[in-house]
Amino acid sequence: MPELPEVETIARSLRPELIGRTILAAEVRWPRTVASPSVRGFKERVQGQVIQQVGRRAKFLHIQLSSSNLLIHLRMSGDLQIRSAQSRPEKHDRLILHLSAPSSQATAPASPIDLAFNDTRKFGRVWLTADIHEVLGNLGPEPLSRAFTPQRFHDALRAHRRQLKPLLLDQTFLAGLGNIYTDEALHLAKLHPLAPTHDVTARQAWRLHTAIRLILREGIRRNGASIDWVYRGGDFQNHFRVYGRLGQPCPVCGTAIRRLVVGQRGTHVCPKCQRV
DNA sequence: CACGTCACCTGCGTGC
DNA sequence: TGCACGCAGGTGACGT
Repeated sequence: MPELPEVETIARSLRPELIGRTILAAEVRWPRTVASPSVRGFKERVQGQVIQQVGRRAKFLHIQLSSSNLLIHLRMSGDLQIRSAQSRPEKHDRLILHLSAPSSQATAPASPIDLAFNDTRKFGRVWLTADIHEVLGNLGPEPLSRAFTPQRFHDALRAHRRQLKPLLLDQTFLAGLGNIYTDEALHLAKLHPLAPTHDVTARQAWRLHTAIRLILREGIRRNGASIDWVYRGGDFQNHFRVYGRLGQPCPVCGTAIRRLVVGQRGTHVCPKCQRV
């Protein structure tokens, strides 16, 4: 499920539930889920730490602990779920953190809970690190931050000779866009996913900059998109302009949406609104 | 540096 | 019903 708006939605919903709780134990049910350190080191070092803050950087969930950081990437099918303590693990639970009742000043219910990392396809990963830079260091700018300006965006686009969509998906270029929100933003900006980045004009860059931020904010406002069997309660999927709408009318001009493949990813465009 | 291909995984929808 | 196939919100390691 997870692009920036979905991860942001999850971070916001987990924050009041998790802050102030102590990690009593980690139950690793699929060892490769733990990217670093070793499973053994992870279990030892995570135990006893108190959750201080829950945030997001790009598509990473950032759980700040008393003396380290837990970074979680949900990849394609990951999800984080609050369970009642010691409930039976579900089929695709890859990691379960057993948490204490929160400290007295916290607002969440005063009973222990489990935090389950459920991930059908097993692509998701977690890291435990004192220095988040080790994991997040190569990420590009956060698209909703003040540092991401139209001018810098235009300069950065022109510094590459690539197709537009693959560059937007490159997390070292811009951090947080995925397949859905990229297609949506390109359509809103009336730009073709295969357009060469080197030729993007200042005006087009400004349009795309605005479109990216608008689409991401709308995604967050709608609590993300919920597709297929992974449901999180968001409803942005009901407002897609092009994504997954092959053959259906473009919301702007009515032309049938087409599907092409760009960089191995299914890509949706309006052939009339978006020209190369 | 840019781009293509494959790998990592499971499950769902489609068509025969 | 069974089975093959294509598809899926992500990323990283290769090779050319």
